[in-house]
Amino acid sequence: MANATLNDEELAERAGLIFRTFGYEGASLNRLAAATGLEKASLYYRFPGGKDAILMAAVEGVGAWFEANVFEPLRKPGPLAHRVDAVAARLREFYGDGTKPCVLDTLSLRGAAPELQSALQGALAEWLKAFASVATEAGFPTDEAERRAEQALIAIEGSLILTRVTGKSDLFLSVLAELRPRLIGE
Amino acid sequence: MANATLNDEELAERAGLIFRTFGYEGASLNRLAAATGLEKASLYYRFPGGKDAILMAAVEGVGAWFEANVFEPLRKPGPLAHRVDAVAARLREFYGDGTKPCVLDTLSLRGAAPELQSALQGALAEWLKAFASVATEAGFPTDEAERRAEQALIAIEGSLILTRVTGKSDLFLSVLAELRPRLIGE
DNA sequence: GTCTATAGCTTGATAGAC
DNA sequence: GTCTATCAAGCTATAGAC
Repeated sequence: MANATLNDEELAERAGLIFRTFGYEGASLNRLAAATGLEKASLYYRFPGGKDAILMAAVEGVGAWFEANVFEPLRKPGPLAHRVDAVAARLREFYGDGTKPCVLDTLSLRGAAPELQSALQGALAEWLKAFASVATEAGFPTDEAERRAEQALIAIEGSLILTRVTGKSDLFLSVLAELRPRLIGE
Repeated sequence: MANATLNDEELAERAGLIFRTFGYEGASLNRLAAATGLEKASLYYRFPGGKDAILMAAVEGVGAWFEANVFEPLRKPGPLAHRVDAVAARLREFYGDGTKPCVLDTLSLRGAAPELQSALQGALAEWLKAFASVATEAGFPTDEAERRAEQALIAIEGSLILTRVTGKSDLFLSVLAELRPRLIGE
């Protein structure tokens, strides 16, 4: 990699990809060290709390990314359809066309700290709220808006799994393409 | 537990639940031993290939369960709607109302044998084909039938994730309740 | 056919040199 | 602030008693 030592943000981002890809138990310190270009002992210097601290930093990093690239853009003024399309494009990046798993999926398996579980729960709730707000703004009643938000998120998560198994991106990409009609009904 | 030594089928089934719950790297031999009531050395006697052999037996067991409880019932004669509803009921059991993860999800993370990946790929293809056949039988053209099969499976996998994170079963159960209209259009 | 005991390796984590 | 070297505990796997 040849990095002149990464800052905490970049560190957490690289670690996050390892956790997403291998899960909590599969994300060994050796893999984390290889992915960050630091030795294990250096990771402990940067994150004295060890593996769990790296994990929480990674999860917070993902949360910050979603706030900046999904939640905030969805709240901004401007044509609703444009906002949703722009967010779909950012999600496509985040998930690497469907090749990179979702934190909500990978890290919700048993084995990690219970502290993590509530963090994931909060992140999911926030995501659902952001999607539902968009549907509400599009004119749907509260119930229908929430239903649409749930269905949209279910489709994203489900298509990520099918894409991961088949190795073909088209299912995930077509779900993203249908995000706009799903949320705001065209 | 108090088992008078389990047969290979029961053994694979219990192991399968551990693999589904903890993932490949999280399914340690200690956990497998605890779940089966056998000591580690005994597991090696039953499955000389070790952990990977147990995994493959578990995956094959899941495959056999799906053949007997999903694919075959969907092919049987009788009212189409009844068949789909019956299968939805069996799926509800298999996934423990959404509390038990799907093999396609949990085991498709990196870390396991590449042999497994193609097994999962085949299982997914078979499942899609079974669902598409039902939609075709209901009168939908091939393209539409395949689309409906994909959307149904995406909804199942996605709702399992959301259910796992929130801890509430209702999303998964409502997806199952909508399986019939999704596949055969009411 | 199951057990106890243990080998050899990898894990998460620490000590101490630079 | 990063490194090498090392620890105890866990891992997969094997040997051998019964």
